[in-house]
Amino acid sequence: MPPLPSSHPAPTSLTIGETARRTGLSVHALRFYEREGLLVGPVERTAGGRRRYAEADVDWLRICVKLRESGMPLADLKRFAELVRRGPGNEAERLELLDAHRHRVEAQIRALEECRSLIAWKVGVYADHVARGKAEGLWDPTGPR
Amino acid sequence: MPPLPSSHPAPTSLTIGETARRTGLSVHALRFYEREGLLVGPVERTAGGRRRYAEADVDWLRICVKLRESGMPLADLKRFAELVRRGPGNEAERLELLDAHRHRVEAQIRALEECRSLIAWKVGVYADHVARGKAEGLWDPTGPR
DNA sequence: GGTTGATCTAGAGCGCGCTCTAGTTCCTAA
DNA sequence: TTAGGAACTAGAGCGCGCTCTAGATCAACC
Repeated sequence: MPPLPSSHPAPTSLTIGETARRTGLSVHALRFYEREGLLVGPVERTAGGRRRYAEADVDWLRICVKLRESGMPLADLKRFAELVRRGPGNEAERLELLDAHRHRVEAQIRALEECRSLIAWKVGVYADHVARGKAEGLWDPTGPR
Repeated sequence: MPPLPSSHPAPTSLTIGETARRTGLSVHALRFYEREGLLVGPVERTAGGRRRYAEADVDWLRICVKLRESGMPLADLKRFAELVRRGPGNEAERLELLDAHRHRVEAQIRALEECRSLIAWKVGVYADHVARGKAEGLWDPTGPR
């Protein structure tokens, strides 16, 4: 995937606050992810001990955010990070992990679409009743509630 | 054991275990939902104090399951149950609640589809590398990890 | 009557994914 | 030089949605 257009000209060294803003994660979450071993490499530090994130870290974090959004558990994200950290030679494993997740995402989409149909139908029923100003039938146990 | 479903000859009275089987919820969850006020009506009891669910309860619970699956929080489900319990006259409120949820579901579907694209792309990259038996480029920080 | 299994209540516990606190240190700007 | 904000660590806390436990009762069957 092409790198996302950045409004900033690649400073190559970001504070945790800037990284938070760019990834949408909180600074707390960033430190938490690091502690949990969810990052691929160790984060650089300044002489004073402050974290310095590289662009590559932001790229990885953005992928993490997407995977999390789609419901990948932190444990899987950690496994993936470990595989990447270990370097070449385990591409098949990474593939398997991602592909399994893709299947889960697709199942989730199908489930949501089904829910959407149910909701759309019920919304239609209510809209109808509201428009007609009458609600007869809404209490029929075999009908919509 | 009461007659099995399929050709619903109106059992009109299900144990909590049967209701669990029919809705996919656990018996624990069923009691929990009841305590939380997520049901529309009070559940009947036998002389001995056991719950007896009606078909209408199962219908409602199945709707609950769908709404939960699509991410509706229990608090909203409770609000909805309260509106239904109060009877006719608040259809507009019910409509609003459902419609808001529908919008959330649609946003969620769009987000998931975006994630799916990302994953599919990465799966493609890895499949390619695995197929070629080589992994050059995987460590380029500007490339896929 | 006795055994077995389903159900009952009240309430504690848990897994996940952060979020927040306390107390301290670092850095920048005036 | 000093004030203020941002960042640091370790660890506690939390919101959600169940899940499980303990100890008792109920119900069906041999």
